[in-house]
Amino acid sequence: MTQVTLQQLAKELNLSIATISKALRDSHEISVSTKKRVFDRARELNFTPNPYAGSLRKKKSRTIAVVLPEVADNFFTLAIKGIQSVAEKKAYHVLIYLSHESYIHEQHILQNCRSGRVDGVLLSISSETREAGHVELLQAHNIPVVFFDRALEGSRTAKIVTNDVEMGYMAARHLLSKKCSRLCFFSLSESLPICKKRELGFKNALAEEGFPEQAVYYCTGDEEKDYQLILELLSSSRPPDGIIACVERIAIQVYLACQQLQIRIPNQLKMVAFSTLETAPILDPPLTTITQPAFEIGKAAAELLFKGIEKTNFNLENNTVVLPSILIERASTKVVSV
Amino acid sequence: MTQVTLQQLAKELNLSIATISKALRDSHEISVSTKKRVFDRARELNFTPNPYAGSLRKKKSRTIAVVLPEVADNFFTLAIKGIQSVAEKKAYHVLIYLSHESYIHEQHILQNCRSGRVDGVLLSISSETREAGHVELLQAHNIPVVFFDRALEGSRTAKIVTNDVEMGYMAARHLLSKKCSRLCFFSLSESLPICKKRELGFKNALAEEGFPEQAVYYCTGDEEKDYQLILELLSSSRPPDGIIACVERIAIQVYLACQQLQIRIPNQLKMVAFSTLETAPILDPPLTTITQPAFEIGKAAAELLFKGIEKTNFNLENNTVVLPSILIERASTKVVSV
DNA sequence: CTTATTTACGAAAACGTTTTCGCACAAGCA
DNA sequence: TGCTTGTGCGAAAACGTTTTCGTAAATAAG
Repeated sequence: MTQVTLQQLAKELNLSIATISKALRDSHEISVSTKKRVFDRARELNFTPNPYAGSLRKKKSRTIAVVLPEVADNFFTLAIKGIQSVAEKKAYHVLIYLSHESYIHEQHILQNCRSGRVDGVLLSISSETREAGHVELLQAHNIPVVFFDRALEGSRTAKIVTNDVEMGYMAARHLLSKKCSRLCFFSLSESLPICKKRELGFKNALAEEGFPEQAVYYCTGDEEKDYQLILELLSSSRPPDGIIACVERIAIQVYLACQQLQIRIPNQLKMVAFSTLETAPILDPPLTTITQPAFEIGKAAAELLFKGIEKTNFNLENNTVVLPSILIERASTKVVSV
Repeated sequence: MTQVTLQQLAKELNLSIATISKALRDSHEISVSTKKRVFDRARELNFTPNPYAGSLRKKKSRTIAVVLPEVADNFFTLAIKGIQSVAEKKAYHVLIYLSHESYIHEQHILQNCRSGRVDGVLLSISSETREAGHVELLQAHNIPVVFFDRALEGSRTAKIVTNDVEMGYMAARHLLSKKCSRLCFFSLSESLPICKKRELGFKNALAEEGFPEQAVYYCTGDEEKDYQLILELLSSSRPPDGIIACVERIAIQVYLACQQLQIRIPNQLKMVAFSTLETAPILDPPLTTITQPAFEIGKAAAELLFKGIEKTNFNLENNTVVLPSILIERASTKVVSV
């Protein structure tokens, strides 16, 4: 059995292709009786219209692309879920692309998106991305782009982000309020806006309290090296007593390092992590987290993108939405009486 | 700026559309000099061929669909990563669809896949799925299907699975060797093959040792109800002293319930879970897991699917690959001296 | 009974490719 | 010179839709 087409239906029913097409779309031009004939036969033959033929003609693909640096990450999977929830309602299809934290990869992916394959793009940039050229080219092709979470600064389109500066500040103040005096911020990238912002909040809090030294460490992306870096720091002569992990992955590595070095949390070291880990409450010890509204960020981004796709006069620029994160205090930052 | 087409290139260069097309595909029919002219101009104009026009003509979409019940799950995200790793090499595009554990949803998704939108489908069935009608229809349309992890029994196509019966057996034996005497198996579904198999292994182990009672509980899918079910069981007069969690989600819920009920693991209750949780080693206590080769399963499934797509004479049937899981022993099943 | 209007349908162009075939011209061979 | 072979390109069909426009018959309006 091969694909059944309008042509075949037309031949079978002694009607023209145009009539079949219109009948299936329930056009008023076609009489009720013929519509019924067509519907019935189409159902019998399990007719499923070729989407690409339609896309070609209508210049609409009913497909969006989601471009993200990594999929094995709780934040991104929740965001995908949020995106899917609205794509399903709109009957859109979702292509997933991974940049693997590489700018080159990201460029190629966006380049491909310019072909008419997708009607819009949801983008969370790689940690290497510093320029907006590739997204501007996309926009020049009239393909709307919405950033989610990891947005590019100075790019003229919508962004759905969370209150990173504020939460970086809160994380630091939280640790300070728990009597930490040697804070350390573990970042992913020097350039990535979300990291920079969280770091900025961290620094602001320290500056307020007159702390001169601001220990910020940047991970390399290489899991093994990052782990070594953490081990070295924690076993140095003057280790931190409070750590902020900018992303989930780092939090897990710090926990593992503490396990290996037999450093007790929260006694010797307190920790708060930017993370949506669902296992945070059952870790040893339960981890204080800055939890982002991941699902909602994905959902809001998709909703905005569809507005941009459906209403041609809708201007995505200046549509920055900030969905607040929350600090959930758990045992990893508990004050322990000595 | 709008989409640039072969037509425009042809006009600019005073060549025919056919020549442009062939030149870009580096055909031997075209002279080296013209090819260069075409290449250069195409690059200048940032020509990106419309994929749907090509798909329509060639009846190939270079796109596959991945259909899975849930995305917020470590196993599935790792599997997606494995799938992507081979799709990227083959320059294929990946559409993601979620069935939300619903058979109806799954049916609609597969129905849509028959339209020519995709060249092949990777499927991990919903917990409600019991019949293969929808996948047979797909195959009848010459669209190859490969199951991964959650395969449908009696379906005539390739499956990439893990050794579920064996690991169910090992999980039970492991708990028995740790002096547990009241085992309990928490399953997701009575019909889902992977659950049935794990359960079978569990029962086999118990039968071997002459245990008459075989406590198996089925979760409803409703998180809240499941949690209540677990709470009731654990606070009953005769609670289990060893639990096997068939899926990751249940394991987390049991940990949370134990936290609430102040049940100490492994002292009062030991536990092993089928899971690829990367936080398993830092849970309280570290969780003994049956860890599936999630990435490899996704990768192998994709590789097999591409064989089915590319070689028309390749028969996917009877291509069942079993990638073994491993039991990683951690503190949640440690024997504690009283 | 003529003239407008409506109803129900078909012809054909269009979307942007790929591919088959044909053709003109040049080059090689006897 | 006549014949074959090869080279480089173009015309046109095809993929399966959607949509515009035209038109014949039926109905309504005058």
